[in-house]
Amino acid sequence: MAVSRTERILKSAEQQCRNRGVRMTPQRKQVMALILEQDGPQSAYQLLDQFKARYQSNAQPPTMYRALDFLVQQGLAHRLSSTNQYLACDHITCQHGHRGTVFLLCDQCGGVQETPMAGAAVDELQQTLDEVGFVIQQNPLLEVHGRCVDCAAP
Amino acid sequence: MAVSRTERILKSAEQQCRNRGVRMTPQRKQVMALILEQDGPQSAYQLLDQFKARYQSNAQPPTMYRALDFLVQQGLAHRLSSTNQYLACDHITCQHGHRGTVFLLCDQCGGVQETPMAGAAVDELQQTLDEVGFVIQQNPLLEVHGRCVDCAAP
DNA sequence: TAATGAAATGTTATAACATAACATAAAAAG
DNA sequence: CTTTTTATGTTATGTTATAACATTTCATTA
Repeated sequence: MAVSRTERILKSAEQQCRNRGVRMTPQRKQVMALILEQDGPQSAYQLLDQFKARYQSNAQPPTMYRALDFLVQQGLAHRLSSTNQYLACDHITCQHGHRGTVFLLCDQCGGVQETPMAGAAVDELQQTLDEVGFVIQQNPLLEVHGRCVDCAAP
Repeated sequence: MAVSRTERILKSAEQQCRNRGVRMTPQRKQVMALILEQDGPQSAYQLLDQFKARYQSNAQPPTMYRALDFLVQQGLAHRLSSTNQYLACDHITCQHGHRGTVFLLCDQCGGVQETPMAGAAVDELQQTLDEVGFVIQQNPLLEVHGRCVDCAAP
């Protein structure tokens, strides 16, 4: 293919940022490129090591955390709080805005599968929130631990 | 009341452990008592400080983490991975086994509300898991951040 | 286009969270 | 009782994350 997946998604991400009036700086773009090319979720320090090797050898932790925070805020990346890891959003380029996300985290191989939260589940949750008057700031993200189909099999 | 809430729940927790053939040691019981008396979720180090003040002045981090891990494993406590905090399970004494739990975490006051995940949501999730062959190890726990009704109001 | 203010980045230091590894003690099983 | 397992004590260190302040870059507008 003429245009790589990374390049294509980066373009889309840049466009989204432009539309929202936020800045996709070169550094943020580099970090975005980095997480797009990962096989699975990575810790901030793993990403920092790669960032240093590839872009900026003297980079420090705040650099990585700032970029990751930005990307998470913009919905371009996710943070898995149960494992302290980051990964690119798998649905950046699809248009239907997911109102909730489920991550299936395999504790054996470390793999992750991202699926949209089913509609009724989100509706039920919203109803619960309404009942108690709780106002959410971000779409809910459910982290489910277990074994993926390959690792669960004998 | 003659018997405090803490004592009552502690008894119930001991019984549950006995039934499962696991040991509710004095130390674990002390930690359980501690988290039962907290107003909101606490970090392991906050609990350790209280534990040292109250039970054992020379206790070290592994002591607290081991006890907390045990309590979480037994379903007597929960770990909020998005905030690195622990709290007693709010439904220890009710019999209907919850298949999923939702925590509403107020980012302003730090308060937490624990509610059972609605049935349809759990069913939907299970269906997703079945479709991809994912096998879970523990009941799902959803951490939703936002503002509670008091903090959201003007 | 120079001055200004806001946003981002650089840099140092340290705080906060968590566990490895090994020694000792207590309890259960044989 | 003696062996094995489980729990606890203890030291050290690994891992994750952010505070605080300096500097630079960018956008705005005087």
